[in-house]
Amino acid sequence: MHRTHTCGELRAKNTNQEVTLSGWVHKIRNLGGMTFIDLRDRYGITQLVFDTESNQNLSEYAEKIGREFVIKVQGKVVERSNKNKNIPTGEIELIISDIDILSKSEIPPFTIEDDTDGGEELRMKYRYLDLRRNPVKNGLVLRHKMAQEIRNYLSTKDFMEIETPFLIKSTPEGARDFLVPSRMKEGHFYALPQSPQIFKQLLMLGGYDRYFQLTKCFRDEDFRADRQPEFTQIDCEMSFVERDDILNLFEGLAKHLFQVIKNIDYPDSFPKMTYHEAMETYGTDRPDLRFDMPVTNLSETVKGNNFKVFDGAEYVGGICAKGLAGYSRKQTDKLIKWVKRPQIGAKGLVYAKYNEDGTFKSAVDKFYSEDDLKGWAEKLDAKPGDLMLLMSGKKKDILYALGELRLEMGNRMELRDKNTFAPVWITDFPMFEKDDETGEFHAVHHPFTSPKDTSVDLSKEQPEDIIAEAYDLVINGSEIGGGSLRIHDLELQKEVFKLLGFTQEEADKQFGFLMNAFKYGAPPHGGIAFGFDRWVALFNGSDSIRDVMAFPKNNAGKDLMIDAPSTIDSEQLKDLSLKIEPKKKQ
RNA sequence: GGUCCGGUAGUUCAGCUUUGGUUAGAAUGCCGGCCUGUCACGCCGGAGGUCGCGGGUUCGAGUCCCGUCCGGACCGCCA
Repeated sequence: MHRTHTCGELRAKNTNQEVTLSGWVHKIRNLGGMTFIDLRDRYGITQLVFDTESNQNLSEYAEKIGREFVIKVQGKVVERSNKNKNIPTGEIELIISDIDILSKSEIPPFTIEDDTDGGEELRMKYRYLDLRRNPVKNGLVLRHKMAQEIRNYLSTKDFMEIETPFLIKSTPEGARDFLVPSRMKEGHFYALPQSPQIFKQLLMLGGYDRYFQLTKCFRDEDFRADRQPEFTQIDCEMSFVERDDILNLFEGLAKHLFQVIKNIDYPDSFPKMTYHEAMETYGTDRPDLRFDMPVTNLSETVKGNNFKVFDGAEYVGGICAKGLAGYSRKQTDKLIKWVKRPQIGAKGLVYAKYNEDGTFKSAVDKFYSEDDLKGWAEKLDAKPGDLMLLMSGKKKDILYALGELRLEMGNRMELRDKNTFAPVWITDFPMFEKDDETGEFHAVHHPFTSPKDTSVDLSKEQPEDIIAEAYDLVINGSEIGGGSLRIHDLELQKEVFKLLGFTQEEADKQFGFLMNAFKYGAPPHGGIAFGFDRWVALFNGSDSIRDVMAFPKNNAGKDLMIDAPSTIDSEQLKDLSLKIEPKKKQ
């Protein structure tokens, strides 16, 4: 007989029923005269009881069972004398009358517990064991629920889910492509999509005015905790819309997910902030708005006191850490060391304490009077008891460093609660960014992004001054999604390619099909793509998107379980007309 | 391409500049024994180590130095 119930199902109302359960042996507690076994499956844990005296044979058989054996048991549901309030099935247990070992198990290399003793590497290598643990399972359950809600929500808004190809053409812009050699055509390659960008635009040309897709994207770049070589995107595109139509609709999606997944209501619109404002105020284009602590420009305030570090700097900025005037010398020294790390790269940090009694104490008392420091405090909105932190140097570098310091202080002051969510739309990104080394321009978003002012004469403007109709959704300092209105005018698209350094021939070769399509009636369109893994990780309270992927890769792009990537044999290489020539080491 | 951190029982870690020195510890897991109400069961006993690998310094290296491999975090990169 097959199982009649799952391991998470039985309650007091099932008392006296004869049932059959199947699952994994989670834990064995042998008390001598009796043995308890926790039987586990995807749905929960049910306690089994063996009475040694009343059933000798069965108990001897049960002795052979070890952790993670797969067994099938029959027995009667009884109410427990000692109930366990910590688990849903804790009111009952199963008195076993028959047992079957379906599959044995070796001792697993780590414990299958919520709080496992296994390290990251080991759990990746034995991911199929890790998947049995609640934290991983819960992440995947959440992922499934969110995917379902996204599909439901967008479907009710007339979006169609349409698949686009994985074997496409390599393009020079953007991230490095993963390449797939073609066997049929020697020396030719497919590329895996970094995003379905061009296809979704062509779907708009095809008249499917509301499209979405939960799809894998591939980027051959180095990885991070929140970046994998393959990841899932919620890719969306709409026709006959303006920017705010898109923002409103997808704000609706975000609110729907907040509502059904996290049980949070957002009655107000999400705040909007321009890219410029975000950079000036938070030192980043993805500010964490769970706490305030803005970066303030103090260049005018602090100069002219013969303090060379400030006087000679392009920019001086500061933040105010509320209530931290009591920081010890040791603590401020630690902060200075922190900003000097190569990741931040600051030369130093000037602190000024606004003491509770209204006096000031700073690292630069030699140069600044109490009145001067009071002026700083006014600018920074510091009150007695607060700690002011200042840095100086090149504006770009200092804004970045202060932005990082702000996050670090937020961590130290425990202002970044995982159950609080602060969404914000960042808008008005620049179209182009200059490469410091080559002096060439590249698209900040992508080359199909429309300028905010579509009548702009690109040849007459400073490229870095042109604003794009591009936007990001940022939640808690994490870039959850980004999109733009697209160019749907052939001439404008040609201009942009030209500005990006494409010759006419190159543009035709790479994107000719798109520009050709624009000749046949292109609707105005735009869209957005969300990092699905990141969004799930955010809602799951995870720092890493690996926690919400069933089979993730490590930070070298390696799958530790299947040991990929791997070499291939010479026959395969021959088929593909490929030859491996090892890189020469310098 | 670069920076930083780590690699020591099955596992997670301590030990490493508090002195380089006889037999490398803990917890947990595992094995055996006892135990009839456990649910982190308890008690008693036991097994378990090429200190990632290679080289160097030294009378002597887990410990110091160099190289290398592996893992993690980050910078560059990620239209």
